Amino acid sequence: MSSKRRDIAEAANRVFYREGFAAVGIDRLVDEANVALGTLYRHFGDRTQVIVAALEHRHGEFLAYLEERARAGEGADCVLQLFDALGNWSQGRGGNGCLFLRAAADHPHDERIRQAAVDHKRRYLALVEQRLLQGGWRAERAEELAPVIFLLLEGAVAAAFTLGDAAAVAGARHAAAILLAQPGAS
Amino acid sequence: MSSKRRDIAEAANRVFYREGFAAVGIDRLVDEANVALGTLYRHFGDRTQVIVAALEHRHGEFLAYLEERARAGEGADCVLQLFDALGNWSQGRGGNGCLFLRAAADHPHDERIRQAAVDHKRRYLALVEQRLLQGGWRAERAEELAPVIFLLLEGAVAAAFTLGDAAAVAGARHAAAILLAQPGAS
DNA sequence: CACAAGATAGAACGAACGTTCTACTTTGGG
DNA sequence: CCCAAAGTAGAACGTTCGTTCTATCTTGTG
Repeated sequence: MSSKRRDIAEAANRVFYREGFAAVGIDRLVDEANVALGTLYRHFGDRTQVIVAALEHRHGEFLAYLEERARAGEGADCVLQLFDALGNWSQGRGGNGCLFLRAAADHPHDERIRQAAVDHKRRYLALVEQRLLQGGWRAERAEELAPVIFLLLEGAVAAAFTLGDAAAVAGARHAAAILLAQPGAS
Repeated sequence: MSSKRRDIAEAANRVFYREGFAAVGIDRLVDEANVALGTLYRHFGDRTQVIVAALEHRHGEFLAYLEERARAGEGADCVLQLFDALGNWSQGRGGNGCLFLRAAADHPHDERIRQAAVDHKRRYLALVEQRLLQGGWRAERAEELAPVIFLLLEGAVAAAFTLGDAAAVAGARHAAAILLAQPGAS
């Protein structure tokens, strides 16, 4: 019955995202996960490992969401659906920015956390590139375009967070549509 | 002789940026600013006010840098020089992302910090819009374009931080050039 | 049933940290 | 020169927090 581990990771993901890493202590996680303190320390050696587990939980959640919602489509639609999916994801979730960015920013010296964040971003970028390939772009061109699309997705989340600008994702999507329509496309 | 206040704000900006808010305590700031603990508490009521002062210090520093480096130019150059300036700024500074974003992410409940971050971003966005006007864009069009350019700037910083991608700013600049060359420009 | 492994509640501890306080020294303007 | 304001060094306090430990209870399996 290792559902406890999942309970803790899920609660950590949820509470850390809502309230930030600094503001949430171990006992708070224990309460939120309906778990005993000893149980948490049985599954995770220390606080950092709980944070990493929260990030891994979110990683799975987020990429599964994107892959499910942005599946079909042809040409540029393959890519633009990522923006729609991101918009839906952010909506209803408070729009508190990117948890991976926040975790890395909060613990600049912690190698485990930084690694989890970098791994996530790499796979996120790989997903973008995959969609470009699926949309018919040449491999060489997809490799060029993916970082720029990625950058628009990241910028949209950041702008939505700091400025509370809910239209940021739409703006990013529009910009992406223009860039994808450039000559040298397919 | 209120240079002490400035010393503290400068040291806080520098150390917070390099090591993160959670990892830097009051005594560390006192050491780094070459100031006594009592002096810090004479100038700032509590830790939060030191953080706000660090953000205000950075705000002045950063916007002055951008305004100085991206002054001349015509048309799209007015705007693209912001990307060059941002690239130079990030370079040599460790590329640890946006301090305002990090501060807001770290203290989601602290109204003073969030306000300082929002104020900064608004004035940053206003600078972008001003450069578009200077570059010859119609007011209406500038208001449309500014958030997208802003989003590219923000995304570049975020991508450079999480992925360590030093080419992110160049990619963002290139994307901006394409967007600015779209019909309906001036 | 029995037993081992996991879960629980909560006490306990040690370290870190923000903040206050005290006593002493420096400094600059009237 | 004098004095008030600012700075210094460092002790001290109270709190918070991560982590460990103990004792008791559940639970699934042979």
